[in-house]
Formats: sequence, C-alpha cells, structure tokens
Amino acid sequence: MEIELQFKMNEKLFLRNPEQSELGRKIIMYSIQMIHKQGFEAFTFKKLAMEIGTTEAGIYRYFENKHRLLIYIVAWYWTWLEYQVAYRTNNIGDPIIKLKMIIKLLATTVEDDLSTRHVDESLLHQIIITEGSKTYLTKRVTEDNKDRLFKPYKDLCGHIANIILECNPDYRFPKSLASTIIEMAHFQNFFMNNLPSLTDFGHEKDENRIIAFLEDLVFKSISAD
Amino acid sequence: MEIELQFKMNEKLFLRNPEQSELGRKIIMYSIQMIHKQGFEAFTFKKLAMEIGTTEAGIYRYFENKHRLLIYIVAWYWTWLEYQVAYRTNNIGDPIIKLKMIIKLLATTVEDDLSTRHVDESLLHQIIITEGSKTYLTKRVTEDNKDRLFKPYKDLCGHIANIILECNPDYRFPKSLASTIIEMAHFQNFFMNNLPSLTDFGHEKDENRIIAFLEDLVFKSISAD
DNA sequence: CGTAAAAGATAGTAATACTATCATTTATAA
DNA sequence: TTATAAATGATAGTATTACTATCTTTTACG
Repeated sequence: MEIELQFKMNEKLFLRNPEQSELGRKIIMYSIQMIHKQGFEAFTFKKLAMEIGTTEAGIYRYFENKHRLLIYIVAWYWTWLEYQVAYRTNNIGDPIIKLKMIIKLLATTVEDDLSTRHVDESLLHQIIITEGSKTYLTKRVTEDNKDRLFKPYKDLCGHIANIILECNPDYRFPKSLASTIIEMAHFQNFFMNNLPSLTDFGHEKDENRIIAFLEDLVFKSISAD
Repeated sequence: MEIELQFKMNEKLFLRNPEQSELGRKIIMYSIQMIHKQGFEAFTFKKLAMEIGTTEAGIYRYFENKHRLLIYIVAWYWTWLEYQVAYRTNNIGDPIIKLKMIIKLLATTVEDDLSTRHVDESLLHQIIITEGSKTYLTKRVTEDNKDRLFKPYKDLCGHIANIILECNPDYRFPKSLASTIIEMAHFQNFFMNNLPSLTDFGHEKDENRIIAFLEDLVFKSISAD
C-alpha cells in the first residue's frame, strides 16, 4: 500500500501552508537541499527562488524569513521523528527496549521516508545536526516559544522523559537526561565527523559507537543507586 | 598584588592583535557587551564602530568579519577557563574532587575576573551559552579547525577526559563524556532559563541543580560496571 | 463561467558586509 | 630631534541581503 504522510503543523510556523500547494512543497524540498549543501548562513531566499524558478516575493508569501523557514523544517523533522518513535516502539512493553530504539532512531542516519515525497529525511537529519540548535539559540526564543514553535521538540523530549521514568520512577532528572540524549546524539555525530578529537570515535566514524556511548550514559544514569 | 592576565592567542584568530592597542581592547570590550545585549545575529561592525567611536574600517583591520571576532572571544574564554581550572584544581590530588570543581566552574555563573580589565567574564559566560556552538556549527568548520581556532576548546576537553581516565582508566568514552559535560553545562542552563520544560529545574532556576544533574551523570557513568 | 486566490513580474529601499583611498595622528629608532 | 613607519580616522563606494509594494496574469473551484 502507498500512504502519503502529512502532518498538521502549527499555523504560526508559516504565512501560507507550504504543504498545500506545488510551490509550497517545492520551497520545502529545495530549501532542504540548499541548506544541506550550502549551510544556513549562505542560504538566501533569492537563491532559493532562482533554484525553484520563482521569485523572492513568492517565497516571502510562505515564510516571513529564512529563520522561520528553518524553524518550520526542524519542527517538521521532530514531528516526523515522534511519529517514527511511536510507530517503531508500538507494542514494545519493555521501556528499556523502547529507550534503545529511540536512541537508535536519534543517532542513526535515517533513510529517506518515501511516504513523504517532498521531504528527504536523510538530508533533513544532517540539517538538524548542524543547524537544529540555531532555531532556539536566539534572542527571540521566548517569543517563539510562546508561539509554540518548539512544541514538537518538547513533546519528543517529554515522551523520552516518560519512558525514562518507566525504567526508573525514582530517577531525578528525566527531562534533562532526555534533552541530553537528543542533543548529544547530534553533537557527538557532528564532532565525530568534524572535530573528531572531541569524541572517542573519530577514527571509525561509526554511528554505532555513538549509540554505545549514549546507551552506556543513559542506562548507567537510570540504574538504581 | 595586582596582576594583569594576558593570554597569547593563536595569530590566525585576528588580523591585528586586539590585546596590544587601546582600540583593540575597546573592540573586545564593547563587542562582548553588544553581543551579550543584542545577540550575535543583530550585532554588526557598524554598530560596534559607532559605539566605540571609531569607523567600520577600523574594526575590519582587527577582524576579518564578525564570525571571526566571535571565534576569538570564545577561544579567549576557553583559554581563560582552562587557566581557571588549572589554578583551582592545583594541589588537588583526588581526580573526583577535581572533576567536581570543573563541573562547578563550567556550570556556574562566573564573576568578572578583575585581572583581565577589558573582559567581563560573566557576560562572556552568557555569550558562550547562547552563541558558543555557532563558532563551529558552520560549513567552514574543517578549515577553521585546521587553523587551530578551536584548540582551546579541544584542550579543555582533553584535560577533562584525562581526569575522567584518572578516575576510571577503563571507562570507554572519556572524550565524549568530556564534551558532553561541557555542552550540557551550557545547554541545560539555556534550557532552564528559556525552554524550562526541557529540564527538571525550570522552576527554581538554580544552577546547583544543573551541577547535581551533571555530577550524577558523570559519576554514574565512570563508576566501574 | 465568473470570481477569488495564488503566482509571476518588476521595482524599489534600507541595511549589511565588505573594500579602497587618502589624510592625519602616534609611536619609535636613527 | 627628526624621519619614518605604523596605526587610526574620514570618507566613499559596491555587491548582496532582506525585505516591501504593486500590478498583472494564471490557476483553482464553486
């Protein structure tokens, strides 16, 4: 069977819903490609418009500015990942197995999910690693947070924190450990590939070593004192 | 006694050494204030020049661009912190006590160090939290790394990793744990103050809770299996 | 088929991120 | 002390970025 996945995104994330038009989907598709290739700093609406074959003004009808567009695709990614997590941990009773699955999903290069035709999740995963934290490391974070732009990220974090509590109801830092897992899944990957001396797996460049590190970190942390 | 601290910084970090002239020191001093106040994105050389009472061209003689200036002040901070670590863990034999001291230094709001007159370390610490990772989360990271711009950060990380190994020579991930401590000392602080639901200490906003979390994380991780 | 919404085309502006040039001041060494 | 080089100041200019505005044409759809 062929299923087309769509997520209902927070309306504050855009001016016009990009999922609902050809141009909108092109904006998402090409912006993912361009941000991945050139990095967020070098990415501009003008270049994007040229690539797509539309005009700058056309892009501005969908997104207020490029930072908002970044927040959109990052929020989209977290929504998609939460869905993946739900899907893949469904029917698993043991919270420890669930946690291992989540760590794997966070730390592993994802494959392009064919049920979302205009989004290449593997590129998106790379974008999250390098650009993800830039969405909130700004002076506008409080305002953006009030608009609930980071809700998908916070939901995932809360979800993981709950599973941690299932493993050990007495553990004192479930939410901080959850955000640590998420951030470190990405930072260790970035370091491994770019600043290898900050990790213990610079030579192999093997994501399984990151998983081993995170599992060691998590399960020792939540084991009873 | 009054001591004026100066660090010999990597020459690739600047075009002209800002420590060696009045204008250079003003650039450092005011850029720290402005980046702290407005955030790195809104910070420009033009505004900085106006604030100082010089011209844009004047700033460009010291730093290639604002990103380089950010790398400079961040590298300066890590150099200063490594010095603090060395100073404060001097004569401590027990690596566990050393590690605790380092976690405290990383996670606590620092006080302005009066032996560095043109640098306000407490502002700088806030800048590192919000802007620090932007120094390396770029497409230029490999090039910048070759120029050794991140050496102070990597040195500190290596230093911490060594102490971790002193605690437990069999621990498998000393460097990754070290970079995790450093990054999480900052991210948990940022989350606590801006996205509190990602942490377990959003209500109290107490840095001691972050320290407790990091100590729990670290000492459980390095305890023998 | 008519109308409203979306997209295209074009233009324009203020700010940013620089580079260049030349005059003036300041440090310094012969 | 003077010459002279280095640093700074003053001014100008350019390409690009980050938008906003307006008007026309196309497309969607009830």
